[in-house]
Amino acid sequence: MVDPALLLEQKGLKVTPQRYAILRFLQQTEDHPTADQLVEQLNRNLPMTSRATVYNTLSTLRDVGLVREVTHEAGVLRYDANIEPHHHFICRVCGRFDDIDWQSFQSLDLSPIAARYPHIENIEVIVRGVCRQCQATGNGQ
Amino acid sequence: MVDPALLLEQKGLKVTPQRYAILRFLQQTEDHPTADQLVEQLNRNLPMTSRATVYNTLSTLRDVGLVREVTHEAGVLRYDANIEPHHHFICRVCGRFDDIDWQSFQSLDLSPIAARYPHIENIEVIVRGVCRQCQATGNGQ
DNA sequence: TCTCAAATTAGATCTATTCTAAGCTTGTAA
DNA sequence: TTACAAGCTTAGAATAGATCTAATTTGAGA
Ligand SMILES: [Mn+2]
Ligand SMILES: [Mn+2]
Ligand SMILES: [Zn+2]
Ligand SMILES: [Zn+2]
Repeated sequence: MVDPALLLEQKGLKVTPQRYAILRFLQQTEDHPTADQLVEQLNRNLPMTSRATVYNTLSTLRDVGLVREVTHEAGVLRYDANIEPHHHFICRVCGRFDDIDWQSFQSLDLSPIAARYPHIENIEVIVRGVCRQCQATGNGQ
Repeated sequence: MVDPALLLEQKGLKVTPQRYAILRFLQQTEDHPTADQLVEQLNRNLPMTSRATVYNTLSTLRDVGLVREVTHEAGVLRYDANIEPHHHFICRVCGRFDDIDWQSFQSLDLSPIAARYPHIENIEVIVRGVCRQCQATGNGQ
């Protein structure tokens, strides 16, 4: 876990309480929260961050590459402080949204599309299914 | 190209001019249009389909499995009548959104995640980069 | 401490999508 | 042919996430 203040400084951004809290929250969560979930969770105890600032800050952090936007569900924009290449699993039943290590799909071979797409910048595998918990409880089968 | 009317009947849906036109358009396009693009293109010559009907019909077709929603860009929901498993390429510069054959990533091996996710329903690889045209013209480098 | 560009804010606005309630079409049966 | 019901289409209203605006506050450097 890198100090959020350090990361912000490295990008030439002022370290404000709001930015610090938003980046730290994203670093610490296993989840991929939406802007609205961030507003709610950050202000749960001590309200100090407006909705506008959450949106502004997320855009700023995205622009400098400290977070990425993840958009694999209709109308839902999620944020991810894991900026290393990795993949995702999405549960059809509960919406659970997990990271999958890059290593897991090392086997993925790009040579079949290299001629058609010589300028690839990023690859991501989306795995959809039912998570262990939802399968155990049998909801939504 | 399967007759849209036949597909609609098979799913127990009434064949209306609007449904026929929407499904046929999606079958014939190489693109992955949004609801709004569909409204605009379907009504370009002969206006006969309201915005509400386009949204209703897309939801209906999605529910019966004749089209799928594709959501890999912030705030943009696209529709795809190619319901066979396949992958996608998205151009960062022009937004071009191509199909990539399932065959292209045959090499993809799921065994590393099989223990953690025993109930996988769908897999998709998203490839992002710059398409040949955008690279040639040098826009947005 | 003072200054001022940058950051934050509440609330207005925008926009894609969904909802509502009325009208239309089609198939069926009297 | 007429009556009815079910399903489809429609315009416009409502909703909600995101963005914009303009005023206020903050904080890093002089
Ligand atoms: Mn992630
Ligand atoms: Mn496709
Ligand atoms: Zn689940
Ligand atoms: Zn392009």
